[in-house]
This record gives sequence, C-alpha cells and structure tokens, in this order.
Amino acid sequence: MGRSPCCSKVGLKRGPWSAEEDDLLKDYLHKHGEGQWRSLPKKAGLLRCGKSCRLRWMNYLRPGIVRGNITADEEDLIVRLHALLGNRWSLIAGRLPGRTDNEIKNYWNTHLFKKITAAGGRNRGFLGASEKNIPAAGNSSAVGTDPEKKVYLPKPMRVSSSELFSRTESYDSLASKTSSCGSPEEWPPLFHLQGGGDGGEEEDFFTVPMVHCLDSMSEDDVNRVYDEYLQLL
DNA sequence: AAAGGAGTCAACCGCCTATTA
DNA sequence: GTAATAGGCGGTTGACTCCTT
Repeated sequence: MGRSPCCSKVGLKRGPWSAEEDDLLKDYLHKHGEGQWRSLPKKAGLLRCGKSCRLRWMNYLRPGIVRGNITADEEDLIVRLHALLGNRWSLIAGRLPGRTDNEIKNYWNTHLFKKITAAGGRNRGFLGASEKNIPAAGNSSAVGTDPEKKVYLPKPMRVSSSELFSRTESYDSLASKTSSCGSPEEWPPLFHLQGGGDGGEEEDFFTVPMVHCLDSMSEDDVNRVYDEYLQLL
C-alpha cells in the first residue's frame, strides 16, 4: 500500500519551471507570504504540487539567493562543516548566506566528493562524519578509533526558521529562545565527558556541540571545535 | 561534424518530525 | 495518547550541456 502521496499528481505539471510559473509563484508569495504550501498552487493558479512550489521558492526564487560559483572560502567552510555535521545540508547551508541546501548538496556530490576521493580522504576536512561511519543523529551506537572513547552526534534540530535562529544572534540570545538548549550555564562544554549507561557499568562518551549552538559560532570557533573533534577520533 | 561519455544541477521522491485536532 | 496533516530534509534521478574522440 505505502503512504499516500503529498498531493494528487493527476493533471499536475512536472519538470522545469517556466518564467510564467515563477512569476505566479513570486506574486502570490509576495502578497501572502510563505506557508500553506499544499493549498498554495490552487490559490496561485499553478498546476504544481505544493512541495514543488516550496522547493522552487526556497532554492531559486526567494530573495537573497546567491547564484554563481562557490568561492574558495565557501568551499573550505563546506568541507569543515561537513566534517563536523555530515550530510546535514540544511545546517551547512545555514552558515553560507544565500546558499541553499540543494546547491551545497550538488556541489558536494559533483566537486568536493571527487576531491576527497582523489585525496584519499586523508586531508584535513576531507573526512566527513558520514564517511567516518559516525552513527546517525540520535543513534546511540558508538564509533571512533579508540574503543575507550565514544563520540555521539547530537540529535539534529531543524533550524530552517531564520526568525528563530538568526546567524547573527549571540550565544545568550539564542539560548534564551530555545528550551532544548536551556540557559547558557546549563549548556555542556563543547566536548563533555559524561558517565552514563543504563544503570549498568559506567561508560564515558563525548558529545559534540548542539548543532543550533554551532550555528551561532564564529569562524574561529568552528575551526577550533573542528580541531578538537578530530583529536577525539 | 557526429557520436558517445562525463559532468552538472534542477526537480522529484519518500521518509521523518513537528504541529494540530 | 493517538491520528492526521503539513513542512522539511536528504537521496536520487534524469534532462541538459560540455568535452573528448
């Protein structure tokens, strides 16, 4: 049986968007704002799936989108963030103003992955979390070359809402907005050694920074965390 | 000039999570 | 607490372009 599709595909147009469709979508969103994606196509007069409209807006029509070549600085940042976060494209995109997750994902798959392969995956920053077989977010299984040390990735947070987590916000203001972070004094050190286990034998493990905290970090902080992170693996 | 291969990237698909009823 | 719904995300596909032979 499977799940029901997000919308009926019958009679809907697929494939590349025309300029007319772009205009219709832009006009509608300028007047009514984002949201209600499922009902949007009908209201805007588009023969498209709501998801398709959202994707088109987010990746190409939204104001502030930067088109064009990825700069060397951006590439370096992508590599570093990927090493920290793995394939969390939306999080990585959040630190690259104007870039979209789809664009970064494509860039990684077409340009950077080849570089990594060519470099044998040994260079700094060219071994992402996924390549290191770090468990998926929320997975409690441990990894790492040192069996005594276990490194866990935090459960990812969705930070797509720029009004909730602005890139420019301070550590304190960010903390005050999110219950999952708690107050700043409650936040763990970047790599906090914890005792734990399910009431059985004690085990130690490290945590990496919560991803939404990372979003407010400076460039230097990201680099420092990255170096600390590598030392653990 | 033509054919085939490789590269690129926009768009789709299906799953997961958050929210709402 | 549960089900339904909507939004968001990463993986993948396929059409198009460019390059090589």
